[in-house]
Amino acid sequence: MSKTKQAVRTRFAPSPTGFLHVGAARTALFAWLLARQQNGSFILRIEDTDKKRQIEGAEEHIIKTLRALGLDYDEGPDSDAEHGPYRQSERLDTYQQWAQTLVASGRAYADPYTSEEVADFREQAQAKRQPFLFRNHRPDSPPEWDGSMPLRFKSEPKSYEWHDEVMGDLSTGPEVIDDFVIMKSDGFPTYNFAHIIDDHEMSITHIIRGQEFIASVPNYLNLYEALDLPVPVMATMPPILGPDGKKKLSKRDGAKDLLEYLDDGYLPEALISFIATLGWNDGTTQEIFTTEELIKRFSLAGVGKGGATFDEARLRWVNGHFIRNLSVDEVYEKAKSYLPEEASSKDEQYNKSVIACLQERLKYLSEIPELSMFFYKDLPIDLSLINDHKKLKKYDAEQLISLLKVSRETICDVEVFTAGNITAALNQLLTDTEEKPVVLFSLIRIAITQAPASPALADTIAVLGKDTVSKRIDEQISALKS
RNA sequence: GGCCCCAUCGUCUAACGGCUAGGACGUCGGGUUUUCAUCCCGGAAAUAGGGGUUCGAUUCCCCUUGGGGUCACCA
Repeated sequence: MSKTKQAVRTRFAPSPTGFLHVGAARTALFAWLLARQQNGSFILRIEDTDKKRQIEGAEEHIIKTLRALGLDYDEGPDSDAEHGPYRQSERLDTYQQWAQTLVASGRAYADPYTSEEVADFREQAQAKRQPFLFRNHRPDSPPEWDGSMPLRFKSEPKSYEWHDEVMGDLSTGPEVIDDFVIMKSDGFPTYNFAHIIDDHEMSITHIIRGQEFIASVPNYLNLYEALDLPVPVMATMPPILGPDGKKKLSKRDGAKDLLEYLDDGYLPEALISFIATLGWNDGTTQEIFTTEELIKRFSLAGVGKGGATFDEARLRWVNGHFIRNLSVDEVYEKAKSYLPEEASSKDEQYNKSVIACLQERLKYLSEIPELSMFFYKDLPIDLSLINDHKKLKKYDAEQLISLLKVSRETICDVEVFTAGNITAALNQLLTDTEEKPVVLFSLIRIAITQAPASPALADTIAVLGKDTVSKRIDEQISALKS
């Protein structure tokens, strides 16, 4: 008799209090990977039980980010699947019912104290350098709960040992178990209560979350028992640290909105690969993974226990790698919206050639305007490019002018204007003039771009075209004359 | 402070007691007909410290140190 294996159901449950940064995105990604790998379901649940902290538009922003990353969810606030609603603020009746069950069984009681009184208790404990435990102040005969005061879980302190798919076997003593608030006086449940009810009602099988919750797990276990509910598989993610490698990554010290990276032209697949390898690896030396590979190879056991520092330089490398692996047409599709305004006056063929020249040197797409400017307009002549050049500065103006003149003629004489033919002509010019490439090519490159850096010379010339090249060389000659 | 968790190059990590601790990013040096980039070659760079266990510890145990989390009517 083999029981049918329960379908894997994972969830990502953000509170709508802001944007998604890499830490949250990684939690979402791992939950998503697990669901996709097991042919399970990935659920998005909005934990909006704290109206004070809520930020307007945050839910839409989070959804937009998940979509942009390709982390599609099977059930969520904008779907009406059987386990909904998927916004906690729309599930208050459910929490109310479960809370009443606990009241009825004597496992929950009204907290009669004012918040000032509780704060006093807490301060007393702190003064004694003791952890604060509400259960030390449990009222003898609590009033009947009418919803106007917080409802607390009546815990049964005991030791726990449990297994965490990432952290391994964990254990705690009874001293960490306490009577935590399950329903707030505003009628909303706390996270601590709501998520347990929801995970159960939504048939969640695997809970993947950040380590800030690990200390609360024993209390959750105590509540699961009181409710007589099965405990889902739990996996705790190690923290992602800020650039200093100390503090947890937070919005304050540089954690950026994932959407910003996307807007800057970091490719979703690159972001996914980078985020996945921040803490996870499959035991091989592979550095870059396609999303398909991740779905195949991911496992919670491969997630490390230690915190990882977010390294933007590495992200740039990963992204550049993904950009270089694209075909010219693919890069063009992704990159064309980043082209400078002036590109609209050029045809698609031209713009595509520009992107092709840039492809191997792009780290992210929003670098395009800066790197492509000279393809679209004449930059002002900058004589310092010649005067400060380690070789060219040894030549006088007349020598440079005559070199530029023969160069222009040679280039203009090329019949079929392709990079290959241009290269051949330039090579011939090299032997004719008996100049070193560093002199001749640098000179031409500076004349036609006026930029400190540019793609390969023949490619650049081919894209710019005979007229522009000829005109710009003439302008350089005039500038050298004066 | 109590409790819990974590600890390999600057960074991401490999090595589930056994080769000179491997790879990658970054960095430094060199090469590819100029520049930037790509690509290739090479260098520097780590097991936090101390005790055990063992023929042998990055790996297992203990202590110390360091870091993180938590102790909310936030999640």
